[in-house]
Amino acid sequence: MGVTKTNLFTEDQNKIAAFAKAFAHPARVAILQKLKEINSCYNGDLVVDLGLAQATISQHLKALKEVGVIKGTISGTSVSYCIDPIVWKELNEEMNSLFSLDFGCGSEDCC
Amino acid sequence: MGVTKTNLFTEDQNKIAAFAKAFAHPARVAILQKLKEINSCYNGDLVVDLGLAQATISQHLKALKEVGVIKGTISGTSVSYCIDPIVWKELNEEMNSLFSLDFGCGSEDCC
DNA sequence: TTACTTCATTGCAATATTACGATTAATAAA
DNA sequence: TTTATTAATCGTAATATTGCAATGAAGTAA
Repeated sequence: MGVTKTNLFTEDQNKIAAFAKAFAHPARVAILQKLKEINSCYNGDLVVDLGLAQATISQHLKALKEVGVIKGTISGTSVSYCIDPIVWKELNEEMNSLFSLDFGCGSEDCC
Repeated sequence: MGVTKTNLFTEDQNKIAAFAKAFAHPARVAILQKLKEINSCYNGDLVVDLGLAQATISQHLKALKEVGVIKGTISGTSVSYCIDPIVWKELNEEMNSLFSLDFGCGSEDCC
């Protein structure tokens, strides 16, 4: 059916999945890296930088905004984008909690 | 066109995106959490645990295997799954590198 | 006002993903 | 051998995603 059965999973699991989706496309990874790299608001030309059509990039930015990882403010003719520090931190913690625990399979009787 | 233009991006960006896809569905998050939780090989019944059809779960497991995060060995009637420690570590580092750097936007003249 | 610029939105087409029933393959148990 | 049992695969349907041209909206500059 192509539709995720969200109700089967915990809120946490759905949240992690939603966050992960933000990184699940190289263009969005590239955008986020750019925003981090410049270490502040971005005013450059993502269309030139990424090589995708303007409409496509706008769509990716929208997706990132919907997850909340980035925010943008209109300033005159152009829009400035930057990472939302609060959400970024939450994302970071969410990911850390996934990776934090040790796990086995170091034992030889395993897989 | 529904097809990602992989060639426009760096190998690293594509890799991160591929890894992120492993987490981009709550069922796969649930599976990975389960594998970590039990801290070794899994022989339980994911169908009962997750509430999805057997075919669907098999599909998710295949996806995870293709990324390399998990591995499975056939032992008699059933298959044991566990996280691949090597790939898991790589994944962890990849994610850390994304989140590691500080970024601005703390300044008030920003967004 | 009339361009011009820039980003968002709309409307498509192509492809990918999610889900499941049915089938198949492989082993274990009788 | 026959009969479970278990997981992978196939086929199909529904929905989501990706990408872009065209258009729209809102400002700037002339």
